[in-house]
Amino acid sequence: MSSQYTFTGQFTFSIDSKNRINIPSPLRKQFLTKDKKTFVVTRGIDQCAWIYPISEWNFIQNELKQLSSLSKTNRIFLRNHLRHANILKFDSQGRFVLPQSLIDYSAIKKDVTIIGVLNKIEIWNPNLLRKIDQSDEIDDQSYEELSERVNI
Amino acid sequence: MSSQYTFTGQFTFSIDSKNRINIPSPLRKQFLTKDKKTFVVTRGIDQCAWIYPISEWNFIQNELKQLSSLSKTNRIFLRNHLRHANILKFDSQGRFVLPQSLIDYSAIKKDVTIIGVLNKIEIWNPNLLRKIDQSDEIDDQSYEELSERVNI
DNA sequence: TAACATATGTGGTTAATAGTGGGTTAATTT
DNA sequence: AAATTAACCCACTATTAACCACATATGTTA
Repeated sequence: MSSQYTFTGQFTFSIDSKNRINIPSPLRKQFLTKDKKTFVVTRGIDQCAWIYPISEWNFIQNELKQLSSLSKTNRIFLRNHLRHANILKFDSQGRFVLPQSLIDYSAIKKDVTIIGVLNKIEIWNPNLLRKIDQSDEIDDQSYEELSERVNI
Repeated sequence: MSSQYTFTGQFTFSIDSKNRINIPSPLRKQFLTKDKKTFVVTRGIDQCAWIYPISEWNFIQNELKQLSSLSKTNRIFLRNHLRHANILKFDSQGRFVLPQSLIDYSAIKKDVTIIGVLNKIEIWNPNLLRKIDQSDEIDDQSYEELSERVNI
């Protein structure tokens, strides 16, 4: 079964003195009641934090459960993916505290840019995102490859 | 039936003068009442200690019974896995004493890093984990193979 | 268009919890 | 019997999470 979430849009908020970040209301409203305001924050593959609603994360986790720890590659992969994953809830005001390790990893200072990317939400240092934006142009070859798999 | 546990996250605590280690509360809270705070600590395949809730361990034991002792690899694996397994409970403060043999095996001094890896919890010497972290990069070939099995 | 009501982003305070340290008694072991 | 280990209890401190408050923005109704 594919994702039930379709996050989109971009927002720039600030992180407060207690490391709390507000989830933009348009994104927060999408949260299904079954998920009970619960989600997972973890390291993104790029230098940002990823947020998955808990049901989305459970889907990923079930895939990971298939991997045997007898394989060294599997062990490394599992460890590095799971240890940065924090299960959190947002508070009555719609905020959550971003763990220090993820603040460090994504080099977040005062402002954060929050963007919706289908089944996940990304948290960025605005400056980093801008830099990536300029350098990470997708070349034509890659677009060709993509076109064989995705029809937009 | 697959695992009922989904441990995640990373925590750095200290081991006290009585060799007690605190199980981080987010992980401890996951323990099912049927397991009655009981778990098994044993040698990890890497240089760390592994903790399985008792019901998980029973499940694993059944898997191990499938392995024939005619194979030398199997014999060695079974021996090393079973002889270092200690059945323990955590106390009313949520701590347990790590057996000396495992402290030695994982080269634990003052601080320990505790990480959740789905159905088990790993106890590391922080320095060793950091070293492993850097040296055990997964090569592209392995990632390719993984991608055929896991879809994240 | 003005007045009102609602929602949203942000800030601070208090109460509960978590991690850590140590001590006392009971149970084993030597 | 002495010594070591394990279970249990109490206590301190720092961090965290629940709570309350408010101002700005947004939307609605008269």
